[in-house]
Amino acid sequence: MTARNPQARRPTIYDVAKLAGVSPSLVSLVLQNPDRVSEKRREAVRAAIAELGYRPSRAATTLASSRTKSIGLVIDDYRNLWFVDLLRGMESALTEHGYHVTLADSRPGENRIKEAADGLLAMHVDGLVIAAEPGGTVLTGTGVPTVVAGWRNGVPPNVDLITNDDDGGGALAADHLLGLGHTRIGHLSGSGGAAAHRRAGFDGRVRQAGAGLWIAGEEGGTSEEDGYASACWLLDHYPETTAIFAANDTMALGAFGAIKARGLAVPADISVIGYDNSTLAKSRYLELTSVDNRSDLVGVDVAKALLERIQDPTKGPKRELIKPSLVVRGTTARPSA
Amino acid sequence: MTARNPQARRPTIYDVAKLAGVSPSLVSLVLQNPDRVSEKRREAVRAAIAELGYRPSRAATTLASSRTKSIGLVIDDYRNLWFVDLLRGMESALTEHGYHVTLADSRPGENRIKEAADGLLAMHVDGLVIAAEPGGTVLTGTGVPTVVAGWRNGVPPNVDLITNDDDGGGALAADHLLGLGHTRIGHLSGSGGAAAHRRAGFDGRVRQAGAGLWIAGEEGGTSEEDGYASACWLLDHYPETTAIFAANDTMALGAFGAIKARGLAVPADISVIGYDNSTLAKSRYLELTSVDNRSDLVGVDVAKALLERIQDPTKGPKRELIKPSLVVRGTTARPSA
DNA sequence: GCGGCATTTTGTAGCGCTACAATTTTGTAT
DNA sequence: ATACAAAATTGTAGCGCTACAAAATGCCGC
Repeated sequence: MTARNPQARRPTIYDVAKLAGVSPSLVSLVLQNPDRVSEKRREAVRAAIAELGYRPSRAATTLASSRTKSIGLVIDDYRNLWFVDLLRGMESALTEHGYHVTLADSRPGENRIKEAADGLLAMHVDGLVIAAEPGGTVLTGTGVPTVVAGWRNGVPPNVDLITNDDDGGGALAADHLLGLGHTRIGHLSGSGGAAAHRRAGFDGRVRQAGAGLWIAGEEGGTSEEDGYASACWLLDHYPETTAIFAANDTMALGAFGAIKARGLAVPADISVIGYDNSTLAKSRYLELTSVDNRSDLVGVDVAKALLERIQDPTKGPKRELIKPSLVVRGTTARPSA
Repeated sequence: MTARNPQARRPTIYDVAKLAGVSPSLVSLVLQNPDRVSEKRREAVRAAIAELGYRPSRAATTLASSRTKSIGLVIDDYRNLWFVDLLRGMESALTEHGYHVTLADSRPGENRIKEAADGLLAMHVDGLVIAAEPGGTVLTGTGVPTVVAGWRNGVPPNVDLITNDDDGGGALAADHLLGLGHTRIGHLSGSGGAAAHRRAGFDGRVRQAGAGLWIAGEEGGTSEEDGYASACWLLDHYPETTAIFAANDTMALGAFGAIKARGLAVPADISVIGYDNSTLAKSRYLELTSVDNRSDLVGVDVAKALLERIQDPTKGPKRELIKPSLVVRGTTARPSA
């Protein structure tokens, strides 16, 4: 690539064609289907492209072909890292079909999810994935195949929905603690939809086993601070508790704080299990046992659903629950008493 | 907005014009400069837009106007959360000028930073921000104003560079520990460019004060595991150490692990100070004293530099260092001995 | 009522690319 | 050598929008 004047107009397909001594159509063909072009011209065109530093204009391509081979992903907040697994899962299934993913966040706290989706639709994405609480109107009249990932509230029945099985995850956590022999168990919940399912799944199994269960923070948030407060309440009101299931890893960290403040040890005095299998859980200092909701698998299935819908937009809606798995680390053990 | 057949062709500006009884030009004008249109027509056009659920095609707009009012941001890895502060800083300065930011990650481990930048350039971004180690060629011939944020290696002298002052941050950490009275200090370093500056700044101050300094992991990585290993080495070889400065918060977490394993307490036996002021540091369980590199301010200045360059592409290159600040929490205290 | 000016509205000509039919070149069997 | 099919290449006509000049309309005072 030769150095060029940064002021210069960016080269077009015509510039390339002229330099390579072929027609613009041929250049276009080299770009999208090199096998249909004789080797001689193909190399001439490629040389010209390199020489000029030519980059096809996506805007023009989009306009002319009315496909972008791109999928829009609307997420809630970049700091909720589960979207990274979702994204990688999607990419792993989409790349081989030539699609790529464009991200937009909903400006947390501003409820800009509709704006985010509109922005992506304005870019002519061929499909849309909503990985945030969809506020109803977002899902109507998008004009492209749309899938909701990881949330289940406010999703109209005609939209594809691929979600983590939070009930199953709660049950998984319960089975683990019950299997270790715990009979007096606390749960740090939260008020969100996912939290409700985790709670329900957990609750069901624990009661079925006849063990004691105390639930804290059912109306509260899901931050570390919330986890701390709920754990304090729990430990002060039910000091006989030997195990705590937190609705997410961050809340589990809050529980650690409350436990430490009371001079107790994990897991010797209290077992703790979290949810999300986040970086936090993987930390060698914390070694938190946690439920992994397998968002990577959600991503793969989201991609599949989207590709199916792109091929056949009349397909009926798809509903799927991805089974979570349990990752046992160092914060759960048999009760000491 | 009326329900529409999802199969239907998306409405164009012509459809809106026909429904509103005006020319396409007028519709375009309403979209970009409503004040120049009489109220009567403006409302007619808006009603037609709502009626049809019309959404302007960004591709067509881009092609016709050759501006996108969008800035591309290439980041290294979505999991390096400092980019979120950078992004928010950029947005705060760009929104009022009508610009928005499009993200692309470099597929960590695959060195796809050039591909990421190319993708953004293909979308006709009006400016480009590289917030990842720029491998030389990325920065040549982009054809649009380009700024490097947060990295300083491999940046040609003619490119804008806005970076955290890691030397200053290291000095800040040193002053804090020295001020508390520590005289036997360890540092967990790493091999990256930022780590080297943090080390240099720290080292300079500590030696100047005549205190003892041991540096570990100068050739190693910057993960929690690396921090753990380096801290183990440090504590075993120099048990007289009373304070540790980790090159980032994650490594500080590793140090916690090593300290705990030796039955020591933070900050009673050992003070620990991290770098980045990440979520980890803010955790109420960890309460890690940390240097905040103020990436939000980097973002603001990146945006300013970009806007200046967009207005006047001939401007000389800009170099800036953003001063970090210290956030004192619970892991640093006077030495006990 | 009309000139003269400001305001509002419209027609035309692309932006850079691709789809597709039409054309040219090449290869193969007779 | 010739006919014919297959492969390679090209010309034309948009995709949906905006810039800009030109035209139409509204508004003012006298």
